[in-house]
Amino acid sequence: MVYRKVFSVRADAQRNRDRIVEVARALFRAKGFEAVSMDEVAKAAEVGPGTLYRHFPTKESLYDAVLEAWAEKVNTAVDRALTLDAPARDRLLKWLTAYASMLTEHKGAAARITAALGDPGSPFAAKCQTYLGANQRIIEALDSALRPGVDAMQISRLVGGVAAVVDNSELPADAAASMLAVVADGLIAS
Amino acid sequence: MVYRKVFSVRADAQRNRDRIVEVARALFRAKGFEAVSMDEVAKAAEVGPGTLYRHFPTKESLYDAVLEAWAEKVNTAVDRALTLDAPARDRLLKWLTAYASMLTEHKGAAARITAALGDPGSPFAAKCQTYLGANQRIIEALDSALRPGVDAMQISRLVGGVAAVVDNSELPADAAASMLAVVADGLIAS
DNA sequence: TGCAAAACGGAGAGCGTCTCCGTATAGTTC
DNA sequence: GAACTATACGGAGACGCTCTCCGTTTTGCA
Repeated sequence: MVYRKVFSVRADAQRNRDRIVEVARALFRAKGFEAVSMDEVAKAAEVGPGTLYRHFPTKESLYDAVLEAWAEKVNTAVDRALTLDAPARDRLLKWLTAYASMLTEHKGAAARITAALGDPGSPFAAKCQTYLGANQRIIEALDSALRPGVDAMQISRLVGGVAAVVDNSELPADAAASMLAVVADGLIAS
Repeated sequence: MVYRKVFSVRADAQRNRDRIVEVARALFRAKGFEAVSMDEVAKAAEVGPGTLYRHFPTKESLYDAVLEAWAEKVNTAVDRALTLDAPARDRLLKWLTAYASMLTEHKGAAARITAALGDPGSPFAAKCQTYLGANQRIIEALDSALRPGVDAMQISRLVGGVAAVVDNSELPADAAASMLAVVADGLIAS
């Protein structure tokens, strides 16, 4: 008769969506955001461009989906750094290192996420909140050991900047480490 | 009979080149690198796309020409910072501030130049050498006051990272200043 | 099995960088 | 000034990109 029920999600749609994200993750990780075209993702996932764009209206939104689960790692990284039995400076540095390494895990992510930090309209807004919250926890935990006046946004931007440089220039881990050491020492009250 | 002499530069070519650079500088400064198209520059300079591309084979090379004179300011900025009669930390901070402000003078320049720091094949290679040399002068002048092991590349990248974030997020001067203060303190020996 | 909601996919719009090549012009030689 | 050629001009268009429109196919409840 009349069509009453509204479908939840059609099986083929779910399958395609999953395959797209999976394929896109591999491509983005290997070649970076800009070097991967949407046509390329569509072909690799064996769907038409129209299908790809129905699931993800913009390339940015696809990237966001690729980075989805990955933001969850942040809070566990904070925990690990805070439970460390060491001076404040070392706990801070451990967190900064973990944070930077998560940002550089995907080529192009560091600059994008850091640029989105103050923009609530960005597709990455939710991830930014997670990051800011994590840095806030660090500030509250280390508290008096830190330079007065630092806030979560400042730390996020400083580390984001370092991560973006490391990412762009494809620097080795020790170059990143020495820059983060400078930042960590600068953040500790003198 | 036979044509012997080789022309130096034809007058119309020189005129067009100058007008292109002038127009492009205004456009890049106002809208940033990515937001300006080559067609737009060609139209504003009243030349055809072919002419534009003969003078500047890539968009990057046009950007390089726009930034030409500007790199000369660097050395005078170093001088000014070094002749300051103040503690090492203040002289360093003054230089970092000047450096960052030069990098953010043109939208999009900070990330580009910083990314080119280690790449001799980049169109910006000459400018990078100037920058690295300037930071080297700072290191030699402040010497023992600095954290052991810092080099010019490291400082260039740290400030470049901060400048890129400031540029991307269009942050006010005081946000930049507080980040640079962290970097400066981290660079001073504790 | 019938049927409508939902998803599919390809052609193509619109914009970007950059190229090719026929035409126009500057500047030298007589 | 006229002839002549190295040089510069500029527009049409190749190619690749993101993203859209819409006719066709598939899915799954009745």
